Amino acid sequence: MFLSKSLIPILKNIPSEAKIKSHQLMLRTGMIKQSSAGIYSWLPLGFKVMKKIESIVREEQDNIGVQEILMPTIQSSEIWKESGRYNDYGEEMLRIKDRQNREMLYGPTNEELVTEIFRNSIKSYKSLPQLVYHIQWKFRDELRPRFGVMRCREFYMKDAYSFDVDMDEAIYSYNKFFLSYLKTFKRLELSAIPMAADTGPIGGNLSHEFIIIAETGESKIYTDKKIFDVDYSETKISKDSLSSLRNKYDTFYAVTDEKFNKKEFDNKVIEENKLITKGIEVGHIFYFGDKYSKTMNASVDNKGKKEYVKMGSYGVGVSRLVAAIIEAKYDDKIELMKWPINIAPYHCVILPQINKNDKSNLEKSINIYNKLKSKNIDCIIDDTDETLSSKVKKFNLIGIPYQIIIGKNSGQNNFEFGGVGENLSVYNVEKIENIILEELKN
RNA sequence: CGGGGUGUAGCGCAGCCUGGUAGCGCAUCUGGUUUGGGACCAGAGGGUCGCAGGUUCAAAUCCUGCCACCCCGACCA
Repeated sequence: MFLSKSLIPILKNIPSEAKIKSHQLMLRTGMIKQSSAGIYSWLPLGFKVMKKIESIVREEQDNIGVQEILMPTIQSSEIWKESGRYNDYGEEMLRIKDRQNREMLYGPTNEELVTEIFRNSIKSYKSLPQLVYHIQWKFRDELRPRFGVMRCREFYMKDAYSFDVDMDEAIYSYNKFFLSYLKTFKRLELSAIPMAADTGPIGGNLSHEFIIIAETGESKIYTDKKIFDVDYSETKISKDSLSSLRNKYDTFYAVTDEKFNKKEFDNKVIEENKLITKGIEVGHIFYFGDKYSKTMNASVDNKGKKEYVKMGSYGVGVSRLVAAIIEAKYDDKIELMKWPINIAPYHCVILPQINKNDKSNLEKSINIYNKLKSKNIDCIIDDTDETLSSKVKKFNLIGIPYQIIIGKNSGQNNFEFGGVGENLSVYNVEKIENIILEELKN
C-alpha cells in the first residue's frame, strides 16, 4: 500500500471535540470519522485494527468450543415484550417502526433473540450445553455518548450465550468464558483484572467485569498487585481446573469505586501490594440462571422432566477495545504509539527519503515491499515527498510497530530497521524478515 | 434529562462587543530551494459564516426560533 493513495486522512491539529488521547489519536491518524454523536465510520486504518482484534476474540471463542452464529441488528419487539424488557430497557433502546407500522428495535443486546432461537431448536438435555456467540453491531442510545468509540451509541461487540441443564453445568460454562477472556486480553497485550461485579439490567446473580489498567480509564479501581501473578497457562477445560482458577482470582481484592470499602481493602491487601489506579471495562460475563428461560419458556426434556435452561451471557466490546488499547499503549507526551504486532494495521512501514531528482530510494522501497509481501508481511510505503523527519514523526503517531528507513545510511541490500520509537540498526532484508516473522509467531 | 459552552474552508482558530459583504496557521495544488525527528520562499484554489425567519439601505456581526456538536453531572458494554 502506498500512503499517497490511501484513505488515511492524517491531521496535525487535534480536533477540539476529542478530550481523551485515544479519541484524539484515532481522529488524527484517520482511523475513524464521526458521523453523528456516538456514531462513527471506520476508515481503513481503524477498520484493519478492529478486524484483527475481532479475529483474536473469535479464535479464543472457538478454542473453548463456542459456535459462531450471526443474529440480525434489527429485532421485533414481540420477544422483548415476552421477557418484559421492552418496558424495562427504557430510553436506551432505539425503537423504530417498519412500513407495516410494526414495532421493531435496533438490538442493544441479544438475550431474547438467542433464547428464541434456542427454544425452537433444542429440545433435549442431551444437546446441552449449547454455547453460541456472534460478533455484531449493537445500538444503545446513551444519554451522553463521549470519548469517541469508548462510549458510543453504535458499537461492535462479541456477545456469547450459554444454555445448560443445571446451575453446576452453567457455572462450568461461565468459567470457560472466564478463562477464554483472560487469554483473549493477554493476546491483545492487556493486563485484564476480573472483578466481581453488579449484574445491572441484564440481571442475575453472578458476574465479573474484565477491567484493563489505563490511566485515563473511567472507573477507579482498587486491587492487589498479586492478582497479576495468577498463572492460568496450565488451566484445563475441566470443571475442577476451571473452578480452582476462578477461586484463585476471587480471593484477591479487586473492586471499582462504587464497591470500594477501605477497611476491607486494608485488611485484605498488604500495603506494598496495594494498587489504586484507573481502568476500562472491556468485557463482562454474567450468569443469570432461568431469568429469560422461564419468562420465554426455553426448556429441555430432562429425562422426562421439563427443565428451564440455565443461561449466561458474555460480552467483549470489540470496537471499544481499539480505543482501550490506545489508552493503555499510547504515550501522548512524546506522541508515540506502538500497536501489538498481531493487531497493528500494518506490520511495518517503509520510509524512503525521496528526492525529486532521485527516486532510487522509492524503487528500493518497492523491492523490499514485494519481498516482505511474499512472506506475508504487510507493509505500507510512505511515498509522499515530505521530508524524512516528517514521515518518522507521523508514523510514530500511527504506531505501526516496525519501521524501515531507506535513506543516506542505506546500502544496496542493507537498511535501517527497528521498532517504532526505538534506535535503528542496519540489517539486510532477510534479517528484517526474520525479526518480524519471529515476532508474529508469538 | 439538569447545568454550561461552541457552531466561520478538511483541521485548529481570529473577526461579532461597536453592522459596510470574510481573514490567519495547518492541510491541498503549482514552481523553486531543501531533505535524518512534523523544512523554507513565492504563488493558487477552496467558505450561500449551522438552519429559518426578523430588524436594516446593508447582517458572520443585532433580535427570535430551531438544529447540531462538545463539556460537567446523573446513567452505562
